[in-house]
Amino acid sequence: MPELPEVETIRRSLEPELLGRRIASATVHHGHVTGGLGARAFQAALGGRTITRLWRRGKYLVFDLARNAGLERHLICHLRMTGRLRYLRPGARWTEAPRHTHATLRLEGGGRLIFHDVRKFGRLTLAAPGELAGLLPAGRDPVVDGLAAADLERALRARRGGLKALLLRQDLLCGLGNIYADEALHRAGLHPARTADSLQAAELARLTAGIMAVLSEALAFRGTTLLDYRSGDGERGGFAEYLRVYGRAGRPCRACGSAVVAMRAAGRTTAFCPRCQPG
DNA sequence: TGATTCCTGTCC
DNA sequence: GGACAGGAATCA
Repeated sequence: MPELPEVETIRRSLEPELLGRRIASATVHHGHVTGGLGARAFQAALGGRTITRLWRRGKYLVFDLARNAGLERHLICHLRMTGRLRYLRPGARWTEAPRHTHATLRLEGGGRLIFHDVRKFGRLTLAAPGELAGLLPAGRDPVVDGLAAADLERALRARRGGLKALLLRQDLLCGLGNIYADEALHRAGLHPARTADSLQAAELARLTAGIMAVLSEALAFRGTTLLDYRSGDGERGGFAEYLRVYGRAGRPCRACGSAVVAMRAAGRTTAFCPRCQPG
């Protein structure tokens, strides 16, 4: 499941290949990924445009596309659970099943950008500059914007519900998903069901530090590959073996050795250590 | 605020 | 052969 570190790793792997390149043609093989926009409209909107910038907000990737002067558009990509973006250099083979390959951008001078998604939850969206803000998450991105304890305090202030549910809300903070929310709470020593208004200043500081630490470490290892995730050049992430609680229910906590426990929070499986993260 | 929906591969 | 995985939109 690509979360902030995975999407940022994809961005970094694609940027040197795509920046300044012009799209020769765009093909949509399965229309549901473009949210109803037909293959013809997609091709018309993208063909001949130059990729001028590739940036990220939360789990969203945004391609800035220019054609002539001032006629800018944006291609917004969300990979959801199993989506992949892969750049293939000229002549490189794509061996994945065609039924899961949903869109292809061919670049002038050769090379292809492929959108692949087994589960078909991922989306490619076209937007005009004025529409962008409404399509991207409103919350603070810890890596792009930075995150201080005061920022987290503002984001969580007066919010009801448990910390796990709050950390998953992209309108408060964007980029955390199930893996890194669990890992950040473990690093902070906070139970997933603790409420925001119960946090002492020191706990808020620990949570801030936990979020920043797990994101930067995961980024340094180019993300977490459990099953599906690959970067834009097809590489696996290396952070999975450093996860402390996520996916480790019943196994020993990496910090204290107690058995990791699974619970349900905000409709998601949530792993925590009952000793490191007391209720 | 919580349940439901979208999807398909994987695992028991 | 059925439960489960889950991000975010949608709805009760």
